[in-house]
Amino acid sequence: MRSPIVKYLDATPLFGSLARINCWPERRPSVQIHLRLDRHYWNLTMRQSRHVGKTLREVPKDTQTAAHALMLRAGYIRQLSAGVYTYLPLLHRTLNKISQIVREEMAAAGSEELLMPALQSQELWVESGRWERYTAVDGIMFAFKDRRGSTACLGPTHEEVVTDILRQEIKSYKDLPRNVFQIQTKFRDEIRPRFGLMRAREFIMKDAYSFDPDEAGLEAAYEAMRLAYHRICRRIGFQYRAVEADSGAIGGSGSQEFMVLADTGEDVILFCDRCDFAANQEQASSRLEEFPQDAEMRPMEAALGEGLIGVEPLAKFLEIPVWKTTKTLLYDSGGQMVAVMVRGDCDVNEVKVANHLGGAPLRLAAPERIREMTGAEVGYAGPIGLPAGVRILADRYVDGRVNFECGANRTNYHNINVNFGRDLPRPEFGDFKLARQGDQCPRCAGRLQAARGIEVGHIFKLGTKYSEAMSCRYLDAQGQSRPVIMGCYGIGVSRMAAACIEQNHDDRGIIWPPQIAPYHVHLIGLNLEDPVVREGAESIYQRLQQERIEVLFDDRPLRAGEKFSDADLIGLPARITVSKRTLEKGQVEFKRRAEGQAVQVGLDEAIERIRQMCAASTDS
RNA sequence: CGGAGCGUAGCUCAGCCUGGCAGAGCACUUGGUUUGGGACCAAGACGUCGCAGGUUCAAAUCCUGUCGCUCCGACCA
Repeated sequence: MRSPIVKYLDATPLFGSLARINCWPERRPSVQIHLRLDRHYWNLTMRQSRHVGKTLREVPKDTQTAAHALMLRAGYIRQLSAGVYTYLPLLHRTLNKISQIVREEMAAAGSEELLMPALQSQELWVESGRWERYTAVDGIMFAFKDRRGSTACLGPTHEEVVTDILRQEIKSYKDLPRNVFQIQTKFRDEIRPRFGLMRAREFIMKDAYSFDPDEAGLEAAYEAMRLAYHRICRRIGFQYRAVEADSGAIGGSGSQEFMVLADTGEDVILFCDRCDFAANQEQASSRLEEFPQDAEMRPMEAALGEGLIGVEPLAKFLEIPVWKTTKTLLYDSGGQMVAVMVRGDCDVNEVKVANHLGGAPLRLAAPERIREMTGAEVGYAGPIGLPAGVRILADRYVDGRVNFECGANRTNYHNINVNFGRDLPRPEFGDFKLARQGDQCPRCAGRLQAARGIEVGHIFKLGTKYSEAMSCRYLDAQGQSRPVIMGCYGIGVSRMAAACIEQNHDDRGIIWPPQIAPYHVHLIGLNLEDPVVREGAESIYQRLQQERIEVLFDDRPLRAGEKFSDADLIGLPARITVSKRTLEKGQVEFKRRAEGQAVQVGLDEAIERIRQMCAASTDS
């Protein structure tokens, strides 16, 4: 039985899809006038014969991650320039679904959606004090002159704009709290765009901002967002961890990152094997073994250790344990030279050093500069005898050692039996070492484990950084003027799509979780040039539409192998195959992408299974 | 920013060293045979060799510049 056809003038310049079907298989369609029933379910269904985003058989070069390669091959993205991509129809649907989940959870957490300009002016960024850092220093913001000669930029984030909007809105404590969010394209001139959507120069982000009268309000807003982020990650089905994080250039106090676990992740996270401690490596602290120390200080002397670079050979040569050696690294912190000492078996956590120094960008000193300051080749720097004006920091594990080693600021020489207080003044101590896998948890007796993660969400307590700088203030009940307390909360929407693929794929393609799959079902029609099969497949297609199931119908005149391979690549969660063979038995073939085996069932049964699959995924 | 590599058909690439008609596979078009896991036969279409300049009788090839894309990089004190 042909699907119901009513007279309808389709004014589109394209052939109506049924028109094309009707002239099948003559292959020279003439324009005919028909109802396109799928028009009523426009956003539910698509015929693959009309779909933009062909699959590629060959793997494009220059792809480093599975998600990047699969997105290109399966027709989800096309690159326009470095770190700039078109989101083709399939990905666009997935992005909409992720956005919808985010919208629902943000609304449930009391945030109100708006949309701010991506095109911003220099003025606000100068006012907040971030212009220099974002343009000249880090150069992460696209900035340019408009035709009137004033400087404009494309927003990498929206603290300035939102603070400007809300300061016009908020006058009294009665105007608080407020919480707004937007889902928008952001621009960052990344030093190195890579991994497709993972680190792009143009990407979709959800950013939310909270405005509260006091710390308690901020706590509540932050907690609401934290819970919303957990719900979002759970609904998408991520394997993830929320970790303590550094708040970086945005500024502020507390912050957490939501990290999707993946070997290709750019961040290292550390978590305790006993308690719930978890942190970004940049932020993590840890405890180290401490060792019994010598009872007496021995005289300091300079030991000749020719060409000994690296603490392992040095320790072996000097016949001392590695923990007695000391690395002294020289940095330039916005013009101030800084020496940082860590125990020989440790590395410097540059983020912590930079934060300790007030946030100025930290760079390792150039070799010429090191020679100039130490009077020695690179590799022999030490804290004794550095020029006045060099600020000396030391990790706390450098302290407490008796008779330690350090560089002598003299090529090939190392000072041994060095002791603070006697041979040099005690420097500024702090937590400056990089925590590592195997270190002891800072909170309990457990050990730290490491994993790589993709940062898909980040929540910050900003405090008054922007409200002070930009004068976003209110009058409290006593008539006192106070700065609004702010928080900001970001989610990388397009990055989430990439992270999901990174976590859900096999060697044949993507395996979407139903809740963010572009369509629920891939309907594969085989041998459609047979009019009986064509009719059967069409009526199943119509039926799925009537059941409000999102379906991509592969109605192309291709061989079975190509269709199945494409279906595996595109990765819709369920596949229904219709062919002469199945129709003769009055059945269809149903297969889940995540599972191997296909089963022959009636159409009603297949529909029921799809419903169950979708329901199961939204319950979680 | 520093270092390196690559730009040739829609895609993946060969040709460049040693200058001499622009190539292959896949994809595409047509016809035929096939038809449930990326088939086969035959015929065809497809190019400003990134761009600009230079050398040369002659440049994809050599030289200079330029634009684009990609990779690597501070693990050493």
